Amino acid sequence: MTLTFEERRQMAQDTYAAYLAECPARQLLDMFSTKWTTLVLYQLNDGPLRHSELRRRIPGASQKMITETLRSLERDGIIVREVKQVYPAHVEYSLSPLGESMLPIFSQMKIWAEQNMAEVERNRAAQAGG
Amino acid sequence: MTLTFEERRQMAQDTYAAYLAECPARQLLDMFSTKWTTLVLYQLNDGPLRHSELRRRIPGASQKMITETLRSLERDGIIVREVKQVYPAHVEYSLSPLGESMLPIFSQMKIWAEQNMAEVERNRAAQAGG
DNA sequence: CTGTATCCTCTAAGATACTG
DNA sequence: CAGTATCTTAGAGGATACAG
Repeated sequence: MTLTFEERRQMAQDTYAAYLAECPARQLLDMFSTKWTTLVLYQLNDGPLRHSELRRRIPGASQKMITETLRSLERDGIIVREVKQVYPAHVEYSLSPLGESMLPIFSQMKIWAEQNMAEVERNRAAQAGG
Repeated sequence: MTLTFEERRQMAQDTYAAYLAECPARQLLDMFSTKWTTLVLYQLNDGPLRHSELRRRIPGASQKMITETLRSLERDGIIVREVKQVYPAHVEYSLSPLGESMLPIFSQMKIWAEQNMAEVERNRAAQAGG
């Protein structure tokens, strides 16, 4: 039987999607690409923080997103959730060793961004102007 | 006048959104977070490529997304678009120096991913199992 | 305080058709 | 070959109310 170009392309897509799903770098990108992951990790870099403190430090995030981000990072073993049995009881989140091993990636991205995003901005502006 | 907590939080969100919009690292993350940016850059790392060649190498991407990604990267000055005036005429895309300066970030992410994503996977699986 | 649950919106991305 | 235009869809994220 004959397949149309689009049918063949669809098959390629499916195969490729499966391949992508297994690509470690792609998975890492997916972790980063959720809006609040990096901000939460960045805050936890300073030390353990409570849910409420995270909300205060990341006022742009809704409670839902804080919770979802924390759950996701916890599932991945990037952060550790610990219930402090003091009065009043509270919950603390901190980086796991695995989480700490990600920090150099952030610094490198930060450095590149600080050195080069201005040029990117200029390029964008230049396009807009003419 | 008195503001409710949510009103104050909304103001904080707006302020924070403005702050975030100016954060270079956040802008870089936004560039990476579109689905195809890194894949296109990764392909161009090997040398200049034509539109059709990019489609072949990234079969998961629709033509629209290839075009949009290329336009976006071109606007930012990350890649260069060049019309080759030979017969038959075609278009070539290549990394600019600015684009090449991003490559170390990719390698570092790739290395971390290859070394650690398996553990992340195990952590996820452990949660699912019990 | 630390969350869950629900509903809603908005946008990235896909499907499809068409053009120089 | 190298695109543009339009319609549709899936899912991330926000608003809000409620619960242990």
